[in-house]
Amino acid sequence: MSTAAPTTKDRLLDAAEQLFGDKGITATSLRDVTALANANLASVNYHFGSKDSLLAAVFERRFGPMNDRRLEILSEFQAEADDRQVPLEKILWAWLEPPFHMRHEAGDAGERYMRVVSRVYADPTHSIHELFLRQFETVRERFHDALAAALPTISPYEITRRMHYCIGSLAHTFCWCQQIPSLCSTAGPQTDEVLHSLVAFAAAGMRAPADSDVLHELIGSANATESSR
Amino acid sequence: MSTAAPTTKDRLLDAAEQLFGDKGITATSLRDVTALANANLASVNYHFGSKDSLLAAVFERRFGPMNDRRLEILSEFQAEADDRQVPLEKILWAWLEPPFHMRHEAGDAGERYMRVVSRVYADPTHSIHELFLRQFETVRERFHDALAAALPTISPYEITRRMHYCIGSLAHTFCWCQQIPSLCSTAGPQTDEVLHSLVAFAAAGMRAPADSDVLHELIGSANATESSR
DNA sequence: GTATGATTCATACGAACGTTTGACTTCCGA
DNA sequence: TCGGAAGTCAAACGTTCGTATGAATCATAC
Repeated sequence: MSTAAPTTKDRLLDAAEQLFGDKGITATSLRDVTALANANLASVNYHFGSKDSLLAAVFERRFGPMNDRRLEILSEFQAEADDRQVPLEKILWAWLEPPFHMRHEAGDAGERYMRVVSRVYADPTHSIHELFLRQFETVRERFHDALAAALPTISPYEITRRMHYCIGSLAHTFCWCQQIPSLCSTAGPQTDEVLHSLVAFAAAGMRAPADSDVLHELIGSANATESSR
Repeated sequence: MSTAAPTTKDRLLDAAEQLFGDKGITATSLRDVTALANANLASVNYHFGSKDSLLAAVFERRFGPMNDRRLEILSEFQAEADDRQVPLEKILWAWLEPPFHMRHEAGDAGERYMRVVSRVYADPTHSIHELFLRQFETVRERFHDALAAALPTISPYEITRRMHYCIGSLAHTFCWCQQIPSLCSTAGPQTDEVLHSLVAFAAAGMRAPADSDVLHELIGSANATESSR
């Protein structure tokens, strides 16, 4: 009745995910990984070929399913909206929920995984940087189109920008959720307080007037203040 | 009339800042740094003591002045507002402008520096992580208070959260500005398009209703959609 | 039982790293 | 002019890393 014992390959993936997420990628040696996985040092190169390939495997194990889920939820929302416009909040929900979902589904592993992704995101050194971008491209396009349709007054250029702001907020949340209590999530994904908060923040930010008069007026005074210093 | 030739110590700081920003911190060796600075390998340990101390020196050279500028601008806005409330946009401007200002002031160096900071931010491995938090604490408190005063309907807890969303957006912007054209800034800090965009986005996000009925309604349908899968 | 392919194991290799050393050079005040 | 502090230099040290090797072990099919 119990599940089958995990293979060495799986234990290596789990251990690598945990250590990459906790200690950082370059700071984690293959000896750390194999020690935690109760495996031999050479097993990494046997099963994966290299440390870079191990990182890529850790990355790919959850990235595809997570992005599939994003696209699925968005498709469902678009289907149920029929010809009407999908509300902005729903689009953002479809985008932001899957990372939180995985966090709860896979326990601490999901949270650590998101930290690995965020870290790869921040450091162009890692070889999977390009892999990352390639696999994300489909999701990026689908959501850019959906957001552009929901926000006709915002230029596609500005939407791209704001999507990056959202990505930054998301990545930062997972990078710091261990150390900052207010970013921790205790409940399940559907009732997740942080997810709600993030969707509300992102939706409002996305809807911000493209060319705020208030802002321009303020910048003028800021300029005056600046040059007087 | 010309400026004095930079000392070895300064050249090491410049080279380290450039390489840490371009290649990443752990991926940069002291041999890389000293080669770029036209200095001897041992000079790093002579002037700084260790690689970690070099990183800390790179970090501190600009972090203090940047935060001082933040506090100065905020103080000026508060002074000119007299008893009235400082507009939210101005508070966020005071917070977000100095990083952009430095980017233009110091040329490419400022941009690279911000990438170093963002990277340290994303990786708890680095020894200056705590130094970072300690030096940022004053700024964090001052701006949290200002934002809380400007947003009486948002709880302090939620304001802390949203400040982190803003930090994530900012850090992400600088991490990716080289690779994503829409995040590049070509003009000066006062007319910086990205800065304008970011302030507008952050202000709208900060003002988002704390407990959106729209959102709760949507989550309900999202839940139903979820469980039917 | 035994042969065969898959996996695990202890061990070693070479490279790259941060750091240290001690001699050498430069600079400047007495 | 000289003496000592400050700075620079080439060279090496010890460690750690990713990777490679070849023997040993295991599982499975005949």
